[in-house]
Amino acid sequence: MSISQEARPPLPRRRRQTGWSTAEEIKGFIRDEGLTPGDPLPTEAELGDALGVSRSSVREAIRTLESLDIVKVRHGYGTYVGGLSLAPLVSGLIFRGSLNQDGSFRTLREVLQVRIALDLGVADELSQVYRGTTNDELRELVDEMRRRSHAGEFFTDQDGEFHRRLLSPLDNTIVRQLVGAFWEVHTCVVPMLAIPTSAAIDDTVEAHEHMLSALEEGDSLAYQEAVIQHYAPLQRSIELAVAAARDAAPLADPGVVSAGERG
Amino acid sequence: MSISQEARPPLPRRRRQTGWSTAEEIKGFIRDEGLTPGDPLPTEAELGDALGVSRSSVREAIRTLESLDIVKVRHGYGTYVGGLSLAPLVSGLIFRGSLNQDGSFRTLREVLQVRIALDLGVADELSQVYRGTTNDELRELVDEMRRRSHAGEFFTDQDGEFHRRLLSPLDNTIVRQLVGAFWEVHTCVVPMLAIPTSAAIDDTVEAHEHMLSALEEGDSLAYQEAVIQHYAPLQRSIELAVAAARDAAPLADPGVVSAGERG
DNA sequence: ATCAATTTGTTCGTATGTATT
DNA sequence: GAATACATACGAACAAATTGA
Repeated sequence: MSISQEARPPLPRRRRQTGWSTAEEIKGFIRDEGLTPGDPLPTEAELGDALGVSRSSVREAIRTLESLDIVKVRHGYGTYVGGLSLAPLVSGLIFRGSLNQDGSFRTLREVLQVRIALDLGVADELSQVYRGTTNDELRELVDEMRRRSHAGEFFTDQDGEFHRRLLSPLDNTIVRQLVGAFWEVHTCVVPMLAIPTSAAIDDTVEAHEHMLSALEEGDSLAYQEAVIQHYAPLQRSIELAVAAARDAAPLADPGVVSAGERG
Repeated sequence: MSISQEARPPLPRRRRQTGWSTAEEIKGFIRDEGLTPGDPLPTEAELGDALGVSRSSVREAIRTLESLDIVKVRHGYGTYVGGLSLAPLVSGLIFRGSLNQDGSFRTLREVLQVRIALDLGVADELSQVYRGTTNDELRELVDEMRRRSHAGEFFTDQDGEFHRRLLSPLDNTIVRQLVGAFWEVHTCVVPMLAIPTSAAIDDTVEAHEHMLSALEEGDSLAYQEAVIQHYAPLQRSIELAVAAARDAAPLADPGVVSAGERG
């Protein structure tokens, strides 16, 4: 496999401004060849030859693109075009939430607000799509959540699957991925919260039922109310946790330490 | 500068599963040391010694973290904790939009829907904050936009500054950064659209005025209407462009080609 | 303004682990 | 199991950029 049909001239080894542009050139290659997720890329060595840079540089560029989910590397086999997902957003936000203790609460609160805004923002479109339909699979998920809730078990998987399926009719890929990304950040950070009461859990489960029913009736407003209701228990938990953290350590600000300089 | 006071034992050079974990260890270092954006990191060589990996591996890890805006590298000087921004989201979405022609329209349409949802989602909070205030700087920005609009000039900078300042009172960092990120993607992709009519431009400018006035009156609903009005001209342009693209190339779907195999 | 020191950027060669055939 | 193709990792050397004396 070669990068272009006629082997390019050896490329005068421009030793200038390589690093940044190598990743950019690989992106350009993907764009120019019209590759789509899953398509194979040339090997690192071929890429290096074609671009006129060493394998090390190619590797660093590939690392960059890999963390952006623009390429995907299969160890010992090859490199492929990645899924172009919002994975980098997730890892970045999770890292930010893990930076300091009250940062978790802050991140959680902010993520929650975004989730609510997005869920409300697609209310009209969703209620149009679902109007007059019946959705056994979604309702089964709610039933399973209800069952597990009564049995005192977790139902994270069912919750994620419910939200994913609920938005699946949307032809807005970014909204779907964004909601999924924030759901993921959410579930990664939420365990630091106090255990919710069983009443709060029940409310959450029933809110799912209400969301689904409202959509099947094509009632956008009722759906929006159900969304608010769905997030209400979590919102209360967060407010409690924030208040508790404030009470426990009111003077916990260490100030700025050694910022910005270097010897 | 050393990673920890007492130099760690040489670390048995585990030659296994390095790559991925090196970036993770550097993140852990940042977290454990309580570093904040702008703080200096040890040099690549020191990092390699402390982590027991080669400098090449450290560099690849740093490239990963750099693309996530977790670290920032200054050539010839040092490595620092990055801004933890949503820059990777921006570059990823722009690349996605650049992949194919109608992908631009699709991306633009989806980004627009997210922007609307987010702007509407913070209506209540914003109108509470702005209620009863006067904001000369924001109004001056609108005036400048109006002036440039009449002079037939662009006012991208003023538009971005207006939205940035408008949301600045929000204590939700993620929403602010998210809105900023999508504004950026938006302005990068929008030039592929047809030139809007001067009437549409005027409408957009006046919508800014309405948004500001509604907030100063604390009228969340009026603000939401102004937001809709603000995006309406763009939404029409996009629908036109999508329709035009459909008419021009109704059979432009090449289907799935060579997805996933290699050989 | 020049020079030296420090640090990142780039390259090459080589050895090793891993997945596919 | 063997062969092949490929990614992973290391280390040393040199280039380029930045800072400060």
